[in-house]
Amino acid sequence: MPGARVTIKDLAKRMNLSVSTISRALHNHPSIGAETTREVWQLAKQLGYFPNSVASNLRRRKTNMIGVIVPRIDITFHSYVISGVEEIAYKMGYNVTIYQSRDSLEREIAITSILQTNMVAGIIACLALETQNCSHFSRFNSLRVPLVFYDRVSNDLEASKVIIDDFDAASRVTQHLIDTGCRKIAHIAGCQTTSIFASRLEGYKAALLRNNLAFDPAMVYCTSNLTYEEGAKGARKLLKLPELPDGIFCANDYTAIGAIQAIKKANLKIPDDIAVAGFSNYPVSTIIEPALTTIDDRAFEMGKTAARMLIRQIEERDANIASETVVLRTDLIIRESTRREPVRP
Amino acid sequence: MPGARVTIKDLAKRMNLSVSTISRALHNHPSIGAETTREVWQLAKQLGYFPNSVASNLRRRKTNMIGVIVPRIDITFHSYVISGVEEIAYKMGYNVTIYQSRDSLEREIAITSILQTNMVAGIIACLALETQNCSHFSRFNSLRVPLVFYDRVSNDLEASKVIIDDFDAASRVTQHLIDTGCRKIAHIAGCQTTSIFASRLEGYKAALLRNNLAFDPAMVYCTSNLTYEEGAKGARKLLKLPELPDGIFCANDYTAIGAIQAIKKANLKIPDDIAVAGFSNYPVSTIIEPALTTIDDRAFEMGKTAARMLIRQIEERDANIASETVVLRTDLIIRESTRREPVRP
DNA sequence: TTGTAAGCGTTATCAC
DNA sequence: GTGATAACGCTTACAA
Repeated sequence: MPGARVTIKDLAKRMNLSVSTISRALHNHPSIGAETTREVWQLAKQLGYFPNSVASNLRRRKTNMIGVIVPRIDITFHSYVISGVEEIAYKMGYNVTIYQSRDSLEREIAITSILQTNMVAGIIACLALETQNCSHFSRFNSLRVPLVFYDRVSNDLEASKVIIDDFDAASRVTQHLIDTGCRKIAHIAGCQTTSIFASRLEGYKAALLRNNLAFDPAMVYCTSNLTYEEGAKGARKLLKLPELPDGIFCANDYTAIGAIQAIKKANLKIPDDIAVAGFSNYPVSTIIEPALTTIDDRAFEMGKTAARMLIRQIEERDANIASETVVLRTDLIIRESTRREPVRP
Repeated sequence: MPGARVTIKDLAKRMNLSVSTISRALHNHPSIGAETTREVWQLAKQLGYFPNSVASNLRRRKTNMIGVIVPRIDITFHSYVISGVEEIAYKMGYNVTIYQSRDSLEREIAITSILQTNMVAGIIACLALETQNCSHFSRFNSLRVPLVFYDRVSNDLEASKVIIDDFDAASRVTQHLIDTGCRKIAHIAGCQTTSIFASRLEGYKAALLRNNLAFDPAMVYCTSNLTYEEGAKGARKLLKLPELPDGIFCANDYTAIGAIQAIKKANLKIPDDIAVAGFSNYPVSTIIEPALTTIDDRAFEMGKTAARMLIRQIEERDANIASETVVLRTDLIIRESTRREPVRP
């Protein structure tokens, strides 16, 4: 950065003081006279002095930057998490710098290098879909840079986590479908190498079994790409089964909406012919008709929690806090897409 | 950042070479012997050396960081712009750090300080709604940090801009409504102190006048908050007018969707009773029923263009490029919400 | 209460 | 080809 930058040296010269006095005054160090401090601040303002945090970071060997790695920012869930992180971070005097892995392992690895190289104080991350192995994060353990995973977390690495109980949430949604009379419930599932999506499938299965309903693998459509298009594709495939499902639990809201559109196109009624439920409570879930029953996964809260945990670890690093895992409670949001007369067979 | 960080000093000691040799080798400087260079790289890898970019930035007095200020990342438009910026930036060896102003002037000012303090190489920004006066950006002129505004730009500051022709786009949408037979066209407008929204209103007006249709101020609902809720509220208000509109042009897709929902709730048919058009071509515009006619504002392209302009300015700083303005072409996307029989009176 | 001086990890300018 | 050394702007023992 070129241009005439004002430094503490300049202030020192102008005031016939040493740079250390200036530095201390600018930090309101108690040992510096109130008068001096005031004058230093005044001159600093007058000359347009701005601290150079690059220099300060180098000297202190730490930054106040929190690096956040999200798969994609254009997914509502993650943008809410980010807002939650920022809410806490700014309040605590940290800056937040956001990186998108775009669900690519290669980019995720590149980002970890960038973060290391930039000496971030701590990291909050949600793993890319492609990521199976987290060894590229392990460096932060030896560098003693605190790390908090959220949502899509790693089990092969000592690190803190903030998650929801996907198994429980999925099982509650499925139970809700059963309670409204569904007996042949299908599932549009996410990438099964990712634990949250595997748990959602398991939760669905568990609810079926608990209610003495058979689990039929043909009723599960798996995709690694939880988009509108894949939701529609999955629904079309399920509609071709010899016996139609009367309910579909989708692993997220995007696929649920795609499914709803496909089902409507097939001239079936929702929820009467087929009830549909999603997962995440995105704003679009109230735009689609019928409005979508879903799970609120507390994205904002997740971001706030992750930030609080991380900052505590940064600031009490010496205390050597053992990594901790927080599981957030979720809410079932019931809307028109499953609202039908409870039927008892 | 504590922990045992390996530095070039360590490498130098281990190899009985000077730090300057190591530094040069790591940059593949031609003056260093091929053999030495190879060995240095090998040892670096072996010891897990990572460059400390904070130190390097301080010494070189520049970073390769591009700061992006967006109002909110959870607005689709901005997340697409960011993706466009990243696409180009990473290719050119720059990192991107994202900040949200949340449309608050206060936060925007704070962010400019953070960016200055962190010595970013350049800045891409979309002004907060609250921002009328851009003096907090002027510091970057004297610091010679290049600045590119996109979408919501400032006219009271010498800086590059990448925008769309809002006037033209709005006038084309309105013309399209007229072509499908609308004669009483209303407008749900954005914050009129923001130039893009003022231009959209003007474009709408111009199209009316061009077609000898009267402009009726009662047909314009203004809001500074282009949300679903405000769109619905605006539509409800318009539906109370003595003479109903037969078309509504909304300043963005969110308000258009809110309007569609309100109109449907009032048991009016879209597009037959009232045609509705939006602006931005968000993914939701294909989810709503009927699907929304809108303007594609080329968000991704805008991000790419902004990044290209910025990087050119960073790298050819000495050339002292005059600030430039790029206007991107937009596309009218016609969908069901306006697809009705062309009527000629 | 203030000053001196060393050093953070790197790069750039000389010199050899 | 390689080395010595200063400097980037700031913080912090230690001295005074």
